[in-house]
Amino acid sequence: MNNDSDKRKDDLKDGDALALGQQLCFAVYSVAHAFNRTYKPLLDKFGLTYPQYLVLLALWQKDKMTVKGIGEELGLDSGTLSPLLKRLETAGFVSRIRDKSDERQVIITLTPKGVGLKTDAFGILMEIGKATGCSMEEAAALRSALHDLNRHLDENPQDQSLVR
Amino acid sequence: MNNDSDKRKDDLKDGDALALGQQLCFAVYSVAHAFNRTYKPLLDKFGLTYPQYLVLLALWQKDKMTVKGIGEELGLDSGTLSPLLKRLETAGFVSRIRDKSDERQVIITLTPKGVGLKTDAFGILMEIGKATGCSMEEAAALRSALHDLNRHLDENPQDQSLVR
DNA sequence: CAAAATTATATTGCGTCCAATTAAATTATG
DNA sequence: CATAATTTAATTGGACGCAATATAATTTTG
Repeated sequence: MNNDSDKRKDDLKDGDALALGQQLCFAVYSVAHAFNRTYKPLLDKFGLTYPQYLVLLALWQKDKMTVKGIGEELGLDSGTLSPLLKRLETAGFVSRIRDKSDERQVIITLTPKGVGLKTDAFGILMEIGKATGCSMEEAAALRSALHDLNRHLDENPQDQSLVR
Repeated sequence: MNNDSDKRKDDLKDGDALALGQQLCFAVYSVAHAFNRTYKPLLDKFGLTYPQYLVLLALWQKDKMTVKGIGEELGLDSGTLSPLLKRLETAGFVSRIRDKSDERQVIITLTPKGVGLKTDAFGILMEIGKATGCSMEEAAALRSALHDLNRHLDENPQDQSLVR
Protein backbone atom coordinates (compact mmCIF):
# COMPACT_ATOMS: atom_id res chain seq x y z
CA MET A 1 0.00 0.00 0.00
CA ASN A 2 1.40 3.33 -1.07
CA ASN A 3 1.05 6.83 0.20
CA ASP A 4 2.73 10.05 -0.83
CA SER A 5 5.40 9.94 1.89
CA ASP A 6 6.91 6.69 0.63
CA LYS A 7 10.20 8.21 -0.25
CA ARG A 8 10.89 9.92 3.03
CA LYS A 9 11.98 6.82 4.89
CA ASP A 10 15.34 6.67 3.22
CA ASP A 11 16.19 10.26 2.67
CA LEU A 12 18.19 10.82 5.78
CA LYS A 13 20.20 13.96 5.44
CA ASP A 14 23.57 12.23 5.11
CA GLY A 15 22.59 9.90 2.33
CA ASP A 16 22.16 6.41 3.70
CA ALA A 17 24.04 5.71 6.89
CA LEU A 18 23.69 1.97 6.19
CA ALA A 19 25.60 2.18 2.90
CA LEU A 20 28.50 -0.25 2.90
CA GLY A 21 30.91 2.46 1.84
CA GLN A 22 30.04 4.46 4.93
CA GLN A 23 30.67 1.63 7.37
CA LEU A 24 33.96 1.68 9.22
CA CYS A 25 33.56 -2.00 10.05
CA PHE A 26 33.30 -2.89 6.37
CA ALA A 27 36.40 -0.86 5.56
CA VAL A 28 38.29 -2.83 8.20
CA TYR A 29 36.79 -6.13 6.99
CA SER A 30 37.83 -5.37 3.42
CA VAL A 31 41.38 -4.34 4.29
CA ALA A 32 41.82 -7.48 6.39
CA HIS A 33 40.90 -9.55 3.33
CA ALA A 34 43.14 -7.41 1.12
CA PHE A 35 46.09 -8.01 3.45
CA ASN A 36 45.36 -11.71 3.33
CA ARG A 37 45.37 -11.70 -0.46
CA THR A 38 48.63 -9.76 -0.48
CA TYR A 39 50.33 -12.07 1.99
CA LYS A 40 49.14 -15.28 0.36
CA PRO A 41 51.62 -15.54 -2.53
CA LEU A 42 54.46 -14.51 -0.23
CA LEU A 43 53.57 -17.06 2.46
CA ASP A 44 52.71 -19.83 -0.02
CA LYS A 45 56.42 -20.04 -0.78
CA PHE A 46 56.92 -21.30 2.77
CA GLY A 47 53.70 -23.30 3.01
CA LEU A 48 52.33 -20.93 5.65
CA THR A 49 48.94 -19.33 6.15
CA TYR A 50 48.65 -15.82 7.54
CA PRO A 51 47.52 -16.90 11.05
CA GLN A 52 50.37 -19.43 11.13
CA TYR A 53 52.74 -16.59 10.21
CA LEU A 54 51.32 -14.53 13.08
CA VAL A 55 52.15 -17.35 15.49
CA LEU A 56 55.72 -17.39 14.20
CA LEU A 57 55.95 -13.60 14.57
CA ALA A 58 54.88 -14.01 18.20
CA LEU A 59 57.41 -16.79 18.79
CA TRP A 60 60.23 -14.81 17.19
CA GLN A 61 59.57 -12.16 19.82
CA LYS A 62 59.31 -14.64 22.68
CA ASP A 63 60.04 -18.32 22.16
CA LYS A 64 58.65 -21.13 24.31
CA MET A 65 55.22 -19.71 24.98
CA THR A 66 52.27 -21.81 26.10
CA VAL A 67 49.19 -22.18 23.91
CA LYS A 68 47.41 -19.79 26.24
CA GLY A 69 50.25 -17.28 25.99
CA ILE A 70 50.12 -17.32 22.20
CA GLY A 71 46.36 -17.04 22.37
CA GLU A 72 46.63 -13.90 24.47
CA GLU A 73 49.13 -12.35 22.07
CA LEU A 74 46.95 -13.01 19.03
CA GLY A 75 43.47 -12.96 20.51
CA LEU A 76 42.78 -16.57 19.56
CA ASP A 77 41.56 -19.49 21.64
CA SER A 78 42.55 -23.14 21.76
CA GLY A 79 39.82 -24.05 19.28
CA THR A 80 41.80 -22.17 16.65
CA LEU A 81 45.31 -22.71 17.96
CA SER A 82 45.33 -26.41 18.77
CA PRO A 83 44.90 -27.61 15.19
CA LEU A 84 46.94 -24.70 13.79
CA LEU A 85 49.90 -25.55 16.03
CA LYS A 86 49.69 -29.20 15.06
CA ARG A 87 50.02 -28.15 11.44
CA LEU A 88 53.02 -25.96 12.29
CA GLU A 89 54.52 -28.94 14.10
CA THR A 90 53.85 -31.29 11.19
CA ALA A 91 55.47 -28.76 8.87
CA GLY A 92 58.51 -28.74 11.15
CA PHE A 93 58.41 -25.11 12.33
CA VAL A 94 57.67 -25.72 16.03
CA SER A 95 57.66 -28.44 18.66
CA ARG A 96 54.86 -29.02 21.18
CA ILE A 97 56.03 -30.33 24.52
CA ARG A 98 54.00 -30.63 27.69
CA ASP A 99 55.46 -28.71 30.62
CA LYS A 100 56.91 -31.18 33.12
CA SER A 101 56.16 -28.94 36.08
CA ASP A 102 52.55 -28.32 35.00
CA GLU A 103 51.25 -30.93 32.65
CA ARG A 104 48.22 -28.91 31.70
CA GLN A 105 50.45 -26.59 29.71
CA VAL A 106 51.99 -27.20 26.31
CA ILE A 107 55.14 -25.27 25.53
CA ILE A 108 55.53 -24.24 21.90
CA THR A 109 59.16 -23.98 20.84
CA LEU A 110 60.61 -22.89 17.50
CA THR A 111 62.65 -25.54 15.71
CA PRO A 112 65.84 -24.48 13.92
CA LYS A 113 63.73 -24.38 10.75
CA GLY A 114 61.25 -22.09 12.51
CA VAL A 115 64.02 -19.84 13.79
CA GLY A 116 65.65 -19.78 10.36
CA LEU A 117 62.50 -18.44 8.75
CA LYS A 118 62.84 -15.15 10.62
CA THR A 119 65.43 -14.00 8.09
CA ASP A 120 62.98 -14.54 5.24
CA ALA A 121 60.34 -12.66 7.20
CA PHE A 122 62.22 -9.40 6.71
CA GLY A 123 61.80 -9.86 2.97
CA ILE A 124 58.08 -10.42 3.40
CA LEU A 125 57.88 -7.36 5.63
CA MET A 126 59.52 -5.30 2.90
CA GLU A 127 57.13 -6.55 0.22
CA ILE A 128 54.10 -5.82 2.37
CA GLY A 129 55.45 -2.40 3.23
CA LYS A 130 55.72 -1.60 -0.45
CA ALA A 131 52.24 -2.97 -1.17
CA THR A 132 50.58 -0.76 1.43
CA GLY A 133 51.87 2.38 -0.27
CA CYS A 134 52.19 3.94 3.17
CA SER A 135 55.12 5.89 4.51
CA MET A 136 56.42 4.80 7.91
CA GLU A 137 54.67 7.79 9.43
CA GLU A 138 51.34 7.05 7.76
CA ALA A 139 51.53 3.42 8.80
CA ALA A 140 52.34 4.40 12.38
CA ALA A 141 49.45 6.87 12.51
CA LEU A 142 47.01 4.35 11.10
CA ARG A 143 48.25 1.67 13.50
CA SER A 144 47.78 4.04 16.39
CA ALA A 145 44.22 4.87 15.36
CA LEU A 146 43.46 1.17 15.00
CA HIS A 147 44.93 0.39 18.43
CA ASP A 148 42.64 3.03 19.94
CA LEU A 149 39.68 1.60 18.09
CA ASN A 150 40.57 -1.90 19.22
CA ARG A 151 40.80 -0.79 22.81
CA HIS A 152 37.41 0.92 22.62
CA LEU A 153 35.70 -2.07 21.02
CA ASP A 154 37.14 -4.46 23.59
CA GLU A 155 36.17 -2.18 26.46
CA ASN A 156 32.63 -2.16 25.15
CA PRO A 157 30.47 -3.36 28.06
CA GLN A 158 29.21 -6.81 27.19
CA ASP A 159 25.53 -7.24 26.49
CA GLN A 160 23.88 -6.29 29.77
CA SER A 161 20.50 -7.77 28.90
CA LEU A 162 21.59 -11.23 30.01
CA VAL A 163 23.35 -10.08 33.16
CA ARG A 164 21.08 -10.65 36.10
CA MET B 1 73.21 -2.01 32.80
CA ASN B 2 74.96 -4.64 30.77
CA ASN B 3 77.92 -4.57 28.53
CA ASP B 4 77.00 -2.56 25.47
CA SER B 5 77.66 -5.39 23.03
CA ASP B 6 75.03 -7.57 24.67
CA LYS B 7 72.05 -6.12 22.94
CA ARG B 8 73.53 -5.93 19.47
CA LYS B 9 72.38 -9.37 18.40
CA ASP B 10 68.84 -8.31 17.66
CA ASP B 11 69.03 -4.61 17.18
CA LEU B 12 68.02 -4.13 13.61
CA LYS B 13 68.00 -0.35 13.89
CA ASP B 14 64.38 0.39 14.92
CA GLY B 15 63.88 -2.13 17.67
CA ASP B 16 62.26 -5.16 16.12
CA ALA B 17 60.33 -4.44 12.97
CA LEU B 18 58.75 -7.88 13.20
CA ALA B 19 57.07 -7.19 16.54
CA LEU B 20 53.34 -7.84 16.32
CA GLY B 21 52.57 -4.44 17.79
CA GLN B 22 54.43 -2.76 14.95
CA GLN B 23 52.57 -4.56 12.19
CA LEU B 24 49.81 -2.64 10.47
CA CYS B 25 48.37 -5.90 9.16
CA PHE B 26 48.00 -7.27 12.68
CA ALA B 27 46.31 -4.08 13.86
CA VAL B 28 43.78 -4.49 11.04
CA TYR B 29 43.38 -8.22 11.75
CA SER B 30 42.74 -7.52 15.44
CA VAL B 31 40.21 -4.76 14.83
CA ALA B 32 38.35 -6.96 12.36
CA HIS B 33 38.00 -9.59 15.09
CA ALA B 34 37.05 -6.94 17.64
CA PHE B 35 34.27 -5.68 15.36
CA ASN B 36 33.06 -9.23 14.97
CA ARG B 37 32.92 -9.73 18.74
CA THR B 38 31.07 -6.44 19.12
CA TYR B 39 28.54 -7.27 16.42
CA LYS B 40 27.91 -10.81 17.58
CA PRO B 41 25.55 -10.20 20.51
CA LEU B 42 23.66 -7.60 18.47
CA LEU B 43 23.26 -9.88 15.45
CA ASP B 44 22.55 -13.01 17.51
CA LYS B 45 19.22 -11.44 18.38
CA PHE B 46 18.26 -11.82 14.71
CA GLY B 47 20.07 -15.10 14.10
CA LEU B 48 22.50 -13.40 11.72
CA THR B 49 26.24 -13.64 11.31
CA TYR B 50 28.29 -10.60 10.36
CA PRO B 51 28.86 -11.65 6.72
CA GLN B 52 25.13 -12.35 6.42
CA TYR B 53 24.46 -8.87 7.79
CA LEU B 54 26.80 -7.43 5.15
CA VAL B 55 24.77 -9.13 2.44
CA LEU B 56 21.60 -7.55 3.84
CA LEU B 57 23.30 -4.13 3.98
CA ALA B 58 24.13 -4.54 0.30
CA LEU B 59 20.57 -5.59 -0.56
CA TRP B 60 19.05 -2.70 1.40
CA GLN B 61 21.02 -0.41 -0.88
CA LYS B 62 20.10 -2.29 -4.04
CA ASP B 63 17.64 -5.15 -3.98
CA LYS B 64 17.49 -7.97 -6.53
CA MET B 65 21.19 -8.37 -7.15
CA THR B 66 22.72 -11.47 -8.63
CA VAL B 67 25.15 -13.61 -6.64
CA LYS B 68 27.95 -12.15 -8.72
CA GLY B 69 26.75 -8.62 -8.03
CA ILE B 70 26.72 -9.20 -4.29
CA GLY B 71 30.13 -10.81 -4.57
CA GLU B 72 31.51 -7.70 -6.24
CA GLU B 73 30.05 -5.46 -3.55
CA LEU B 74 31.53 -7.50 -0.71
CA GLY B 75 34.60 -9.00 -2.32
CA LEU B 76 33.38 -12.58 -1.88
CA ASP B 77 33.07 -15.43 -4.35
CA SER B 78 30.40 -18.05 -4.90
CA GLY B 79 32.22 -20.51 -2.66
CA THR B 80 31.39 -18.26 0.24
CA LEU B 81 28.11 -16.79 -0.97
CA SER B 82 26.25 -19.84 -2.27
CA PRO B 83 25.93 -21.56 1.11
CA LEU B 84 25.56 -18.25 2.96
CA LEU B 85 22.65 -17.19 0.74
CA LYS B 86 20.98 -20.56 1.21
CA ARG B 87 21.11 -19.97 4.97
CA LEU B 88 19.63 -16.50 4.53
CA GLU B 89 16.90 -18.07 2.41
CA THR B 90 16.22 -20.81 4.96
CA ALA B 91 16.02 -18.14 7.65
CA GLY B 92 13.47 -16.30 5.51
CA PHE B 93 15.38 -13.09 4.81
CA VAL B 94 15.83 -13.49 1.04
CA SER B 95 14.57 -15.49 -1.91
CA ARG B 96 16.78 -17.04 -4.58
CA ILE B 97 15.20 -17.15 -8.01
CA ARG B 98 16.89 -18.02 -11.26
CA ASP B 99 16.68 -15.28 -13.86
CA LYS B 100 14.26 -16.37 -16.62
CA SER B 101 16.12 -14.43 -19.29
CA ASP B 102 19.52 -15.85 -18.28
CA GLU B 103 19.26 -19.03 -16.32
CA ARG B 104 22.88 -18.91 -15.24
CA GLN B 105 22.04 -16.06 -12.90
CA VAL B 106 20.31 -16.25 -9.55
CA ILE B 107 18.52 -13.12 -8.40
CA ILE B 108 18.58 -12.51 -4.66
CA THR B 109 15.53 -10.63 -3.43
CA LEU B 110 14.71 -9.41 0.06
CA THR B 111 11.58 -10.93 1.58
CA PRO B 112 9.28 -8.66 3.61
CA LYS B 113 11.06 -10.04 6.69
CA GLY B 114 14.41 -9.08 5.13
CA VAL B 115 13.17 -5.60 4.26
CA GLY B 116 11.69 -5.19 7.73
CA LEU B 117 15.03 -5.83 9.38
CA LYS B 118 16.41 -2.57 7.96
CA THR B 119 14.66 -0.63 10.71
CA ASP B 120 16.45 -2.67 13.37
CA ALA B 121 19.73 -2.13 11.57
CA PHE B 122 19.69 1.54 12.53
CA GLY B 123 19.70 0.46 16.15
CA ILE B 124 22.67 -1.82 15.52
CA LEU B 125 24.44 1.01 13.71
CA MET B 126 23.95 3.23 16.74
CA GLU B 127 25.31 0.62 19.15
CA ILE B 128 28.36 0.02 17.01
CA GLY B 129 28.94 3.73 16.65
CA LYS B 130 28.98 4.08 20.42
CA ALA B 131 31.29 1.08 20.82
CA THR B 132 33.91 2.50 18.45
CA GLY B 133 34.31 5.60 20.62
CA CYS B 134 34.92 7.54 17.41
CA SER B 135 33.39 10.84 16.45
CA MET B 136 31.85 11.01 12.98
CA GLU B 137 34.91 12.89 11.81
CA GLU B 138 37.37 10.40 13.25
CA ALA B 139 35.44 7.51 11.75
CA ALA B 140 35.35 9.22 8.36
CA ALA B 141 39.07 9.91 8.46
CA LEU B 142 39.90 6.36 9.42
CA ARG B 143 37.57 5.01 6.74
CA SER B 144 39.25 7.17 4.17
CA ALA B 145 42.72 5.99 5.18
CA LEU B 146 41.53 2.38 5.03
CA HIS B 147 40.00 2.89 1.59
CA ASP B 148 43.33 4.23 0.34
CA LEU B 149 45.12 1.28 1.88
CA ASN B 150 42.64 -1.14 0.35
CA ARG B 151 43.14 0.40 -3.07
CA HIS B 152 46.91 0.17 -2.77
CA LEU B 153 46.87 -3.46 -1.63
CA ASP B 154 44.53 -4.45 -4.45
CA GLU B 155 46.59 -2.59 -7.02
CA ASN B 156 49.65 -4.49 -5.82
CA PRO B 157 51.11 -6.14 -8.93
CA GLN B 158 50.67 -9.88 -8.60
CA ASP B 159 53.73 -11.92 -7.74
CA GLN B 160 56.17 -11.31 -10.57
CA SER B 161 58.72 -13.87 -9.42
CA LEU B 162 57.11 -16.62 -11.45
CA VAL B 163 56.57 -14.48 -14.51
CA ARG B 164 59.40 -14.58 -16.98
C1' DC C 1 24.39 -24.10 -37.36
C1' DA C 2 27.89 -26.73 -34.36
C1' DA C 3 32.00 -26.61 -31.65
C1' DA C 4 34.64 -23.84 -28.64
C1' DA C 5 35.11 -20.34 -25.32
C1' DT C 6 33.10 -17.76 -21.74
C1' DT C 7 30.09 -16.85 -17.84
C1' DA C 8 27.38 -17.77 -13.48
C1' DT C 9 26.60 -20.57 -9.89
C1' DA C 10 27.36 -24.66 -7.10
C1' DT C 11 30.32 -28.02 -4.85
C1' DT C 12 34.42 -29.84 -2.46
C1' DG C 13 38.30 -29.57 0.48
C1' DC C 14 41.23 -27.22 3.61
C1' DG C 15 42.19 -23.82 7.09
C1' DT C 16 40.70 -20.57 10.17
C1' DC C 17 37.38 -18.67 13.89
C1' DC C 18 34.42 -19.18 17.81
C1' DA C 19 31.13 -21.31 21.23
C1' DA C 20 30.44 -25.13 23.90
C1' DT C 21 31.93 -29.25 25.84
C1' DT C 22 35.30 -32.57 27.63
C1' DA C 23 39.32 -34.27 30.04
C1' DA C 24 43.22 -33.87 32.74
C1' DA C 25 46.03 -31.44 36.02
C1' DT C 26 46.49 -28.14 39.67
C1' DT C 27 44.95 -25.24 43.40
C1' DA C 28 41.76 -23.92 46.99
C1' DT C 29 38.83 -25.09 50.70
C1' DG C 30 36.48 -27.39 54.44
C1' DC D 1 43.63 -34.83 52.84
C1' DA D 2 39.67 -35.38 50.15
C1' DT D 3 36.69 -32.89 47.38
C1' DA D 4 35.35 -28.84 44.98
C1' DA D 5 36.67 -25.18 42.03
C1' DT D 6 39.74 -23.55 38.64
C1' DT D 7 42.89 -23.77 34.87
C1' DT D 8 44.76 -25.51 30.44
C1' DA D 9 44.30 -27.93 26.12
C1' DA D 10 41.85 -30.58 23.04
C1' DT D 11 37.67 -31.70 20.61
C1' DT D 12 33.28 -30.91 18.19
C1' DG D 13 30.11 -28.45 15.38
C1' DG D 14 28.64 -24.52 12.62
C1' DA D 15 30.01 -20.75 9.59
C1' DC D 16 33.09 -18.20 6.90
C1' DG D 17 36.80 -17.60 3.03
C1' DC D 18 39.16 -19.15 -0.87
C1' DA D 19 41.18 -22.27 -4.49
C1' DA D 20 40.00 -25.66 -7.56
C1' DT D 21 36.71 -28.11 -9.94
C1' DA D 22 32.15 -29.15 -11.94
C1' DT D 23 27.96 -28.06 -14.38
C1' DA D 24 24.81 -25.68 -16.97
C1' DA D 25 23.64 -21.71 -19.83
C1' DT D 26 25.05 -18.26 -23.05
C1' DT D 27 27.99 -16.19 -26.45
C1' DT D 28 31.53 -16.37 -29.90
C1' DT D 29 33.43 -18.15 -33.99
C1' DG D 30 34.46 -20.96 -37.82
